[in-house]
Amino acid sequence: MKPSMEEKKRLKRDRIFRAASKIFSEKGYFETTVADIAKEAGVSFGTVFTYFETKEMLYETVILEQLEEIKPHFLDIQGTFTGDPMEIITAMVDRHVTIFSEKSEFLRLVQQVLARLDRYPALFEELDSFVSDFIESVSPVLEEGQKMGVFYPDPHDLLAHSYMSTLNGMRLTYIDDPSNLRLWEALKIQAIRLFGPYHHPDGARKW
Amino acid sequence: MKPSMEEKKRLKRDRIFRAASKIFSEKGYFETTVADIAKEAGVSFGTVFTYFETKEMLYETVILEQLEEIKPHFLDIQGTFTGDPMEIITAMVDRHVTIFSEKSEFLRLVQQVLARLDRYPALFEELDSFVSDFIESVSPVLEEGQKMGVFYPDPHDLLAHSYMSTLNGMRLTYIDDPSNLRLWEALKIQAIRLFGPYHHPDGARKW
Amino acid sequence: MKPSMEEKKRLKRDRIFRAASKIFSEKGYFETTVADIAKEAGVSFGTVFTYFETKEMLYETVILEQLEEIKPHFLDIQGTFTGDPMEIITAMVDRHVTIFSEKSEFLRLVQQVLARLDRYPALFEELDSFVSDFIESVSPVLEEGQKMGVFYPDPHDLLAHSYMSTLNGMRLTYIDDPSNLRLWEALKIQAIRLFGPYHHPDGARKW
Amino acid sequence: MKPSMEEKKRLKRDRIFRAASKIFSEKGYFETTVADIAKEAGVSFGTVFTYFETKEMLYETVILEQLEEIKPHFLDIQGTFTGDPMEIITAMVDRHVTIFSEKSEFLRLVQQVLARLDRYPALFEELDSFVSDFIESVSPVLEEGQKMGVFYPDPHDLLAHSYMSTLNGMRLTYIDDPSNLRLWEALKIQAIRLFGPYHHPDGARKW
DNA sequence: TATGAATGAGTCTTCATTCAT
DNA sequence: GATGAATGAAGACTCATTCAT
Repeated sequence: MKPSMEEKKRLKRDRIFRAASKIFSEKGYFETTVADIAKEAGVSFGTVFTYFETKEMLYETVILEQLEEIKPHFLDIQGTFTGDPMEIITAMVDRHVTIFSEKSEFLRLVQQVLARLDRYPALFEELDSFVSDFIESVSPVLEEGQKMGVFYPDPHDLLAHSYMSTLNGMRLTYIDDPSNLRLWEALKIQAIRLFGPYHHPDGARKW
Repeated sequence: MKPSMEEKKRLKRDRIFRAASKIFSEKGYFETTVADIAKEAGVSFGTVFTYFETKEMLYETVILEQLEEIKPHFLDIQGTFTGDPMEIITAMVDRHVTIFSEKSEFLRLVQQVLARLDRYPALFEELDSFVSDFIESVSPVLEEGQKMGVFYPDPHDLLAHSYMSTLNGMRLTYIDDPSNLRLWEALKIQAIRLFGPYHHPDGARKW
Repeated sequence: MKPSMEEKKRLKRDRIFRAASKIFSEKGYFETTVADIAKEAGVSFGTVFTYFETKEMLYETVILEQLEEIKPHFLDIQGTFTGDPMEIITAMVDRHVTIFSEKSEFLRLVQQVLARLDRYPALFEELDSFVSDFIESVSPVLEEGQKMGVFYPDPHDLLAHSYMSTLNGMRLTYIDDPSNLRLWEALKIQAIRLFGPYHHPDGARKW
Repeated sequence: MKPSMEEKKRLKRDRIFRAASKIFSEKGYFETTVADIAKEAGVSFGTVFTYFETKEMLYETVILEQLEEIKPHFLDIQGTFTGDPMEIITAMVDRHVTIFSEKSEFLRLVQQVLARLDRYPALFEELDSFVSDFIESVSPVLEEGQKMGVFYPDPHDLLAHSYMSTLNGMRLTYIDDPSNLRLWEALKIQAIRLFGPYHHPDGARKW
């Protein structure tokens, strides 16, 4: 096969992948037909099966590959963010909320999966270990912040879990307008407050 | 119709209703068949259509009626809970988290709907106005707490929205075991912290 | 049973009968539900089965009983109409077309049956012998008219069959407005012309 | 798509089309199942939906396409038949009755539709304008014949309507045996008589 | 006798997947 | 590799009929 052939194949796979992500996130797994995806991708629906064995595998692939993309932002907290613990958490929350506000397509998919975890065991396992890895990654920061007295003295897994809950919940609370900056900014602060009391940088009040 | 007849009808409708709630919450709308529900309810599938016009109407009814049941706990905050603002919010969160931990079936259904809001316009509207009404109901308490300086000085709708986000998110974060008391207790505290800094009642530390 | 009881039963049967005739003629056999008929008759659909064993028997009864009603007008031509042959035929056609223009409900039912003769063997036999009996009844008149030279010299069954065809066809040709008198009058003359040349009573022309 | 492929598709569509025409005409719309048609056509029932969107569209298509086929025989009277007016009408009737005697399958379908015109609005409109167009096409011939005194001096639309009625009625009057030539010949003469007095070519009598 | 709840056979329709071209 | 025709499993829904009340 000529290199250009491989390149062409890669591009076509990508077209199908992106079409699937879009349509699945909009209509959910069951109301999406393979024909829908093929049409969006501009290929015949037979071609979809050339690149992905079944509809179900396509769905899982679409989610898992995008999860890989965002992993670095969650699994190397200390390598990615610097400063004192509150600065690290603030930067982390900022990054995460920004990612989620931009990746609403992916987040919708995650919601769908979370609503049917037993239905997708492979995805469940992946998401579960993702959360575990995140806890492990953020733990040292929490530890230090707790020692310094700027974070609540609760167990790390609880803090991390409720943070993940809140991130997830954000998308659910009817926020589909990524341009609603005021809301997203406010949600960032609310997320930070899960770790420790937080006052607005510009606030006159202190807590 | 004789009273005993009406009573029997009511009971059978209820059997179907509860079967539907169970199966829908477990398998989602599309993977649930009307036959599944009928079997769980112990009736012929034709009977399901005697009580509910279509599968879709059954789904909506199951959600809307249960939403009505929990509404009082959200829409009359001041009539239901007493004390100073922090005491009211604490009691409210306690009640809400308890309800949600017990109504995990219903919450799953809500997750499903939230993941496909455009698919269920009637449900969307209902949930949307539910949230608005809650904000209105909780607003006076927040106002007072903010004056007293125990709550964050953010706009009420933001505080309330992030609270609802967090409640929603809780169910998503893999908590299906209602007996996991430690986790639920911790989540309550996290929820309270969205409104203002909070320390454990038994904590030695003060914030 | 008190006479009033029998009377009441007869009335109720009649209500169902008339409702069935109306709805069947409008929607046809298959798109009519027993519930439709019951609703039109103002009874519960269970009651329909008290008076008629099955939906199919109700359909047949509705047609056969109305066929009996119009039979006298077809089966005793010489006893009913008087005059010379052309006068008899003219009066007969007038009577028949008038009946059909008024009994459009019944005629619709007959069309339905004629379109599916093999489906309703009992009705077929009844209609077939009705036509035979009509031919026999009209035959002496045709005989005499042919001798006098005012009717075409064709076999009686052909003349009679094409007359019946034309009567049937009339309803088919989009005539649902019984008040369209000009049309019905014209169709009468056309029907007479199947037996022999005919000029308008007021026509200046002679044929 | 290769030409052979298109050819194969056309043939298969045709097989389904003819099977549908046969079964629909025999059993009517409602008693015909798509499975019946598929079986008659020798394909899987899923294949029927590859070629026709719904059962209803298949029904309409079957009727409309066959209507198109017979249209030329009705809508270009003067271009198709030659001679004096009576010769034209005689040839036309001969052609029409022959078509109808051979197309009894199609005629049955038309009866079904005429018995439920409101049920099939698209078909109604088509049939209605077909009749109008026929009247327009035959009108000049009637005009000339009337001037010559060989046709009845009635309005063209009445003559044409009763002619159509009679053609329709023919099929209704229990004539399913296309080989019953004597009957069909007789009916042709009856049809001609709707336009003007007519004697058998071989008749000694004159009218 | 009247009612209407219960039943389940029967049908259209959708759509993932296969496979010949 | 790409296409799309063919397949048939699966499911929602209708409705005549039964029968307990």
